[in-house]
Amino acid sequence: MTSPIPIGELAREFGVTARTLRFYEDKGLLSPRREGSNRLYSRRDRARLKQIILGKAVGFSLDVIKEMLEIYDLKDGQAVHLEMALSRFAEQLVVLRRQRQKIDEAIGDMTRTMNLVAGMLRDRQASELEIPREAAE
Amino acid sequence: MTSPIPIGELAREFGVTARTLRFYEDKGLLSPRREGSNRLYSRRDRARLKQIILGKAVGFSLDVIKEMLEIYDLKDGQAVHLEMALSRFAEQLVVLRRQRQKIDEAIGDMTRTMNLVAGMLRDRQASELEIPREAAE
DNA sequence: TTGCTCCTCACGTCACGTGAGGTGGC
DNA sequence: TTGCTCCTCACGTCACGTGAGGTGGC
Repeated sequence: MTSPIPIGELAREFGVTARTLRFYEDKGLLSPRREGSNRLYSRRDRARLKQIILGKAVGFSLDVIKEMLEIYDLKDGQAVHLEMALSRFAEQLVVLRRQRQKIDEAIGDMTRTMNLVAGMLRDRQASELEIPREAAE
Repeated sequence: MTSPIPIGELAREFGVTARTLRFYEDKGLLSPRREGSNRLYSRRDRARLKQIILGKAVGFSLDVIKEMLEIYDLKDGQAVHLEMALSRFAEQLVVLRRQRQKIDEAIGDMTRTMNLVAGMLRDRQASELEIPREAAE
């Protein structure tokens, strides 16, 4: 129906830039039809893009996303492929948890530092109140 | 005392590569002494490196880390500087929380996908048990 | 001579951003 | 003619990685 859409539209729909879509094409992740020089993206292209974006969201590189898409394309009936994907996901899950851990540490560091600085500010204000200095430096 | 140390030692101590230290120097974040052509890092350099690494850990770019170090160097007595830093930290804290949120979503996506794939595998095995097919494709 | 650490270019990588200059159809 | 969307180079960015080729002192 409304299927083949131009690059700008697809970009808007997914919140990416046209450059990004062309870049993915360059990397072999997408291969839209051409109408003259203009690109037209089918439903299949959109499905792939969705996968790509999800893959990126969970921290895969474009290279491994490409591999996974290719496995998907092999009419992935084979259980071997599913198991491969599953173990890869498991690995990535570990990575994600580690990242989460680091972010938590960073948040901890940050709040500690902020308390420290806030304390310095308070001290300063206190001493300004106690010992009003001359204006000149 | 054991103060000025060569690049390899400092790198090992902080878990970075020598290239990284040279890169930071290039960017104006570090400026070790030279002994001939060799670099020697003082206690001050180490203190700075510690700040740099903490800054990176909480998600600042090298450019803003540099700014912050420079402010630090201005014998940062001024409350204005502290307040600037504080508001910058507050902003970054928001960024960190958002990142944390995204990671959590990613973990959610990942586990959902894994359950899905695991389910597919189970179905496959079940149907293999029920309807033993001929060996030939 | 071999082995280790250090050095300086300088190109490569990853995932795009950002112009520059040009085209096509309302 | 103006405005919009599309196109193709091609260099820039960020934070380094990775050789290539050479030096200095045990």
